[in-house]
Amino acid sequence: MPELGALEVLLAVARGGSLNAAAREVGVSQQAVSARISSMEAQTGVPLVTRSARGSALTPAGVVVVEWASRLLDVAGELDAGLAALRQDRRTRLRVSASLTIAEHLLPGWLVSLQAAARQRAQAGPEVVLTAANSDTVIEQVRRDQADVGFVEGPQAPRDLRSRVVGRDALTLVVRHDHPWTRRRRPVAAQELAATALVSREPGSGTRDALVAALRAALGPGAVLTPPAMALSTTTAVRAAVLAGAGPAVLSELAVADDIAGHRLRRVPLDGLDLHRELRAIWRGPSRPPAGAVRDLIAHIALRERPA
Amino acid sequence: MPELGALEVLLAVARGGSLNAAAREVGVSQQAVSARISSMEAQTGVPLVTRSARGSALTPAGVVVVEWASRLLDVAGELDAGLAALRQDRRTRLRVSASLTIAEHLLPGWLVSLQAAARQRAQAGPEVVLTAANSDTVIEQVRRDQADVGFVEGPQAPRDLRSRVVGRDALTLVVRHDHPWTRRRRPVAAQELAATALVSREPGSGTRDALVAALRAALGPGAVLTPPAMALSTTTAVRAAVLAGAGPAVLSELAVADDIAGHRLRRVPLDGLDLHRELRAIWRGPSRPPAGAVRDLIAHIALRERPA
DNA sequence: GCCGGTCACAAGGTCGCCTTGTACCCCTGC
DNA sequence: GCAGGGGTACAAGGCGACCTTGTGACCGGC
Repeated sequence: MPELGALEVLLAVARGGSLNAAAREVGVSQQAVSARISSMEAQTGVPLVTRSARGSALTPAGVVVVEWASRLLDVAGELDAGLAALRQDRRTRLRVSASLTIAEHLLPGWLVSLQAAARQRAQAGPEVVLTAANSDTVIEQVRRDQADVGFVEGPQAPRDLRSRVVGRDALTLVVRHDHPWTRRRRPVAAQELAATALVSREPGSGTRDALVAALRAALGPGAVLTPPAMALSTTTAVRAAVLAGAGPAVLSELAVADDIAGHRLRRVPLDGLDLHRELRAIWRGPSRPPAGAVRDLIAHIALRERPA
Repeated sequence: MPELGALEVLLAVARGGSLNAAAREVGVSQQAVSARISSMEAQTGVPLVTRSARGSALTPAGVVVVEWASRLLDVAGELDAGLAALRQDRRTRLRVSASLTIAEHLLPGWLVSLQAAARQRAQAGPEVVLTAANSDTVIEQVRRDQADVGFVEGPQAPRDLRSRVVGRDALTLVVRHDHPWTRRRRPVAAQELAATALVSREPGSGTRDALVAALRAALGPGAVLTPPAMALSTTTAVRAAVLAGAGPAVLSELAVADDIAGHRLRRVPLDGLDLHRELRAIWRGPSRPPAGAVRDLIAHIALRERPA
C-alpha cells in the first residue's frame, strides 16, 4: 500500500507533466521524486508513469490510479483539518463544540470548505478549536462560555440559548445484509420495532433518546419498550456489533451512509415513525449571531447544507 | 499528517482495547505500537489514548479521530483493491476491461465487496485483472478475447456481444460555485447548452459522444453545436479546467459527486435533454454469462447496484 | 502471594528517503 | 553545427523513522 506522501507526489507529476515540475511543487529534489515514483511502481507492480527526455506522462493505469488517489487525498485532507481543529495548543480563535454525530460526519467537510473559501478570498481562515462531546455537554459548554458556538442534533433547542437550523438528519433502521428483514416486503411498524431487542447507544445518548421519544410519540407514553440487546458507548461499536450479527440498530443516516453504500449494512423501511431531526447551531447572547467568525461560520454551513 | 499505517494501529487499539492486543493483531511488538501511538500524538498534538495498567482506552478526541480514520482507511482499501487488480504479473483468473468512468468510480467498490463476499463464504475471491480504456477499446478487447468481461456505459451495446445492464449513470451540467449560472432560476435549455462553449473531453470519448447524441436528439440532426472551449483527455483535467474557471462542463454524475458534495462544483439543472445512460456488462459467446467467475461477478454487481 | 496481563524505558540494528554531484538525452534557436 | 535549457538516470553518503529485544513496574484475580 503506497503512502499518502507518495500519492501526493504522483498527483504533482500528473499535474505538472514532469518529474522536475513535481519536485519543485512538492519542494524536494528531482531525484527524490523519481525514486519515489519508482519505488511506488515497484511496490504496487503497476507502471504508472512513462518517462522521456521531454517530460513524463501517466500510463493508462496511472490515470486511473491518480483518480483513485485524488479521492483518497480528499478524505485525508478532511482528517487533517479535523486533527488541526482538535489541537488545543494554539490560542483559540473560535471554539466549536459539537455532538459526536456532527463532529464525526459533518465537521471535517465544513472545515475544509471553510478554509477553501477563506483561501479564495486570500484570507486566512479562522483557527477553529473543536471539542466533541454528547449533546448535553455541548449545551453546557456553550452556556458556560467554554465554546463560542455549538452544534447539536435533535429538537431540544434550549430556551436560554439562541439557535439556527443548519441542516437535517434522520435516524434509520439498519441490519446486516443477511438479516431476515432484508427480505421483508412491508416496512417495520413502530409496534414491531418497540418489541425488538436492538443494539443501542448508552442511555443519555442523543441518538437513543430520539428513538425512544419517537416510539413514545407513536405508541403512547405508557408503551412498553423492549430493552436493548446491548448498549455501547460509540457509534463505531454499535456498527461493529451489527456487523457481527448482534441484531438490528437505529442509527443516524450520516453514520451509516458509507456502510450502506458499501453494502455492508442494509436499510429497512420503517412505518409510522418520524425520525427526522434538525441540526442546529447554538450560541449564547443576542438573538443574532454575533458579528465575526461565529456568524461567518454559521452562514457558511447553512449555505453548504441547505441545497443538499 | 499521520501515515495510514499509524491509523491502522490506532484502529486496532480501539478494537482490541489494549496496546498489546493491537500489537498481536497488527503483528508487531507491544513497544512498537506504544511508540507509534505516542509519535502520532506528538505529531498531531492531540491525545488519543489513555493508557492504564489494565488496558488502553480512547480519549473523547480519539473516538472522533478513529471514526475519521476509519473512513479514510475504507477509501484506502478501495485504492488497494484497484491496484491489486491493475497488477498484471499474476496468472490471470478473470480479465476485466472497463471504461474509464466505471474503472475510476465504481470498480474499486465492486472489488472490495466482491472480496468481502468471498471471504464471508470462506473462499478466496477471484483474482481480477483490470484494464481501463475507452469504451471502444473495451469492446474490442472483449471481441478479441483479451478480456473475459467488459464494462461500458452508453446505449451502444454491440450486437455481436451479449450484455446485461448492471447500473445507471447520468451526465450532468456543472459549473464552478461562482459561475453566473448558479444564480439562475430556470433550467438551461438544450438550445442554450448547444450555444455554449463547454470544457469537454476529446473526440471519441463516450462522455462527449453521449452529450452530442443527446443534443442532436433534442435539436435535430442538423443542429449547429458550438465547438468546445477546450478538449482534454481525462475527466480529471476537465474538472481542473472547470475549477480554474474555464467554463461549464458536462460530466458523469459519478465523476463529480465528490466535488458537488464538497461544494467545489455546482450542478445546473437541464431541460429537454435525456442524459441518462445504462452501465452494461458485456461478454462474448452464449447468451447467458458463462458459469463461474464471470457470472458470479456480474450477478454480484447487479445485486449491488440495483437497489441504489 | 503468585501469576497473567498491562504498559514504559533503553539500546541497537535496519531500511527508507532525501540530498548532492555527475552524466546523458532531446529539442530549440542562433 | 553547436550551445543552452529542460528533462531524466545513476551513485554515494547521511539522517531519521521504525522495529526488536531485554528489562522493570504496576494492577487485579485466584
